[in-house]
Amino acid sequence: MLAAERRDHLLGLLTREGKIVAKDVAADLGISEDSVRRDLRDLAAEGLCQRVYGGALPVSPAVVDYAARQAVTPDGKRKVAAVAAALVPPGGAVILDGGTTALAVARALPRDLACTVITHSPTITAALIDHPKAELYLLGGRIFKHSAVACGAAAVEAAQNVSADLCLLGVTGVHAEAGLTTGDAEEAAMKRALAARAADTYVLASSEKIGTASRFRVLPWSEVSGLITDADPDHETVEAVRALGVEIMAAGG
Amino acid sequence: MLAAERRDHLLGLLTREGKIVAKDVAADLGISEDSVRRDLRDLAAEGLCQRVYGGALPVSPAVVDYAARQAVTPDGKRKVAAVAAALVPPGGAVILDGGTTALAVARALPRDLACTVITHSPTITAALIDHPKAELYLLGGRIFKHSAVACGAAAVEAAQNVSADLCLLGVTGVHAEAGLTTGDAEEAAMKRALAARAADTYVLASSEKIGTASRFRVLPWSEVSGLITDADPDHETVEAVRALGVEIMAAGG
DNA sequence: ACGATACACGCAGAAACGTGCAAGACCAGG
DNA sequence: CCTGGTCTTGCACGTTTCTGCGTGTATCGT
Repeated sequence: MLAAERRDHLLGLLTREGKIVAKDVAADLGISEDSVRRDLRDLAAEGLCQRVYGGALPVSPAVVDYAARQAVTPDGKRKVAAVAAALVPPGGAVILDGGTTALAVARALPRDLACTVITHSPTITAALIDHPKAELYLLGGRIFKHSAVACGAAAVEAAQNVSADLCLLGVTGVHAEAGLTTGDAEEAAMKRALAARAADTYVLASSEKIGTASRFRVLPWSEVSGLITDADPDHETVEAVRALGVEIMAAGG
Repeated sequence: MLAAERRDHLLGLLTREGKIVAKDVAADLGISEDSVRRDLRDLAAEGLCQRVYGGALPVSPAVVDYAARQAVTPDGKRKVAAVAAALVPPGGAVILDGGTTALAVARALPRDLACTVITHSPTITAALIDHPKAELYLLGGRIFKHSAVACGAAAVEAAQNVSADLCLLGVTGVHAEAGLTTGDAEEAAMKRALAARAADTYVLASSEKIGTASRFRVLPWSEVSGLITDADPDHETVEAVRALGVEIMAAGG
């Protein structure tokens, strides 16, 4: 049995039965209680369960099913997403970019959070259809298949008609000198248009993006309020970006 | 065994069993674990699987049950969808409504068919992202959650900027006197706007819709070119509709 | 307060990992 | 048919990660 699989199993148990007894699970799976405890400790550290004496409980009854769903997204992205989701104020409006990290943010939005999500990603829209309180606004246009988002003139134009408190932007490269970059010019323009419609722009960058640059510039650092990353806060690039006046939000790297 | 073949095998395993254990696969195929790991690394780099210690997991649980979900598409809808998909001419543009039947149409589009699909449904867009040759155009707007499509003024306005050869419309009720109906006024207006932008409008109606009517009128029969249904061609309503000059396309009921 | 249970920590063996390297397969051009 | 180049594959190596056990500590129920 794979370690990751075991973690999923634990989250599954949590949603189905509402609790986990370390001893029982260890006996069921034929592994040591230590392993179960270790897993539970990790999950608790990520906010996916609440550790109690003898086992674990769901962190809150409402979040159980989304926790299970997001269990498969890579660790780094999930951590970044959790921090980003916490930035969305109740009743506020957030512009959410496309990409897997942004998708993780969508999944990390608390089920009891009433907010408006504006996005050009059909994938993210689909993921939030089930969200009980989120109001969704989809920016249409020609779909750029590589990243599964709406791009082009029509999409940029649609973006001009919205405003938000916050823009959460995913990028391909995060580099001190090059700024934020991505691999497609249309996409870069779209991201720029989105960022321009929000009071604050925060960048989602799991650690593998740090220190890399792609062909097309999205934004200079002056336009960015903060960087959310699970990379080491002492990383050269992170330090440099901080020196440029960008708030660094560490996601427990 | 060819490398590409091996990759397919891995992806197959992933969807069938939901996980891959590198060691087991290596033993099964009689190759080294290194090769398996290399393949998994490549697949992960392409976003086709998620690498975990000991093997790999599907990128998202949704991928696993995708096949299962598709299998549960009721027979009727699938037949209707197949007939509808065959109406899309190579190189042509089709406006695709939202709803489960339309989703089935999207899935039924041949992979080698180059066409433009215009839709206000993020779900359908997401389903067609993988389609190798389909050009996608998404109509944005406020998302009406009940049916997961963009509705409202912005969406209708966006629809004014497109034209297509064909509009495939899903409805809730198909009735000889009441015409085509659905349960929400905004949605009805949106469907009307879509139908107005296409040269021909065909209605997708699996048999359970025939003879029923909902609260809001979408279109009168005069605006409809054809009705695609798996219902009995001798059904009273079908006969009546045919008498109104609407082409009936039987989907092998 | 006390025994029982659960816990965290450290350790060591085992398993899985990435990388560099060399042998072989494959392909294209002469 | 040969030759040079590229790509793939398996192996060896050092490294990282996981797992189970022992130990001592904290927490629970009585």
